[in-house]
Amino acid sequence: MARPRSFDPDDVLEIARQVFWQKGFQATSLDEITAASGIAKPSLYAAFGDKHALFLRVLDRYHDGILGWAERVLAQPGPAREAIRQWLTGFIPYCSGEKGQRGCLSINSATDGSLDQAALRKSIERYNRRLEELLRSRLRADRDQFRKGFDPDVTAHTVMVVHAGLMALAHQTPDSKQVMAVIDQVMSLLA
Amino acid sequence: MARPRSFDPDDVLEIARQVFWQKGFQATSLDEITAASGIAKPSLYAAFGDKHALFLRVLDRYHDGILGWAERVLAQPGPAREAIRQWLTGFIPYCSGEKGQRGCLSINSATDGSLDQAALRKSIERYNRRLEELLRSRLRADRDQFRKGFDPDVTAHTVMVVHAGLMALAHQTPDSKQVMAVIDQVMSLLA
DNA sequence: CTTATTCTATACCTATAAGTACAGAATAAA
DNA sequence: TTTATTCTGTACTTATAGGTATAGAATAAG
Repeated sequence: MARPRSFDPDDVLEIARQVFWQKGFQATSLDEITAASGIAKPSLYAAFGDKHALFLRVLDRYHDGILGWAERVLAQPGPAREAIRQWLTGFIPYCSGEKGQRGCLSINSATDGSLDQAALRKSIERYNRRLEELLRSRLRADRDQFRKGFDPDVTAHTVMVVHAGLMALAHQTPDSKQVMAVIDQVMSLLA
Repeated sequence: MARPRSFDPDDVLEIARQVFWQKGFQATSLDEITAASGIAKPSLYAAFGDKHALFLRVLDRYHDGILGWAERVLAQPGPAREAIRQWLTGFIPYCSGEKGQRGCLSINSATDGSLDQAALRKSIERYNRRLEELLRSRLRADRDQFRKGFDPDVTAHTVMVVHAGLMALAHQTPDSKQVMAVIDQVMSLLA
């Protein structure tokens, strides 16, 4: 019974993600998002709220995407080590070569001291917790594939640390072969 | 033959480091630095140049501090593994517990998309290169302590990745015991 | 003591960016 | 077609923050 919205909010979130991912939260102005999306500020505010709320939506959406993909990859049959190796290698395009500059939106945000906002911290914590939970349950389920004394909980966290490290060092765009060698070496812990 | 400077530049850099470290480059205003240091803006500009130049000085100073400490720790006699373990555990106060929120100034800066400035990237790259070089040369020197086929170059990079990961995840303030467990597990690669 | 010179502090300028008022456009119901 | 309602776009307000002009303070040389 009134004028309908002229844009798909998800399209705008996708565009906003690209801009935020490239420049970071602080350095991204709403004018850049309006320019990239073609949507004027009042429409953005009506649809998403202020800049923090928009970023939170973008980040949640990003998290959901990675979690969904991780669920699929880690549910694969076969050795747990190969599933986890595949999960880690899936990030190579984002932590080496041309796209490497960007790294991980979540980790970039986590290390941004200016984003000390309760809602954002919570989103990032929840994401990390769920990701680690996926790794841990897979390692626990396949416990008998590993040596005696293998600790799936510590190993899950170690894999999280390695993942975070690769993404944090992504901004130097290391060689993908070097990344692969590190992953191979770490995977030797899963034995 | 004129009025001398009323402050020690190094003191100001130390204070600026604290503020930048806590809030990040973008979110730190020069007014906050003047408030924390008691030095007015014109004096800061005369001594250090603009905000980017000041931050670069702060970051270089931070890098030098860590590199100097790393040189000392990694020059220790005894097993290379123990020297490297000690180096990693030295970061625990900054990646767990109360101070964990801060993480590493260099990594926080590296993941900040808004700091895509040539000079800053160069400083960070040089720092990472020198740090990895310290690890690599120690591992190479003690090569005969390790199994056949041990690769000191890949291992040095793996240690760098783990270090970066611990610091990137610092903002969730994990338990120091969990950090210790990860370090122990990774150290098992140095055998 | 005078003076040249450099530093310091107040106050200001300017640009940018977050957020909004308001008028006009578009649509569904009557 | 009319009308109520919601969306869109221009233009504005306001605050903040980087950077600086300028006047006055402090010091070493003469």
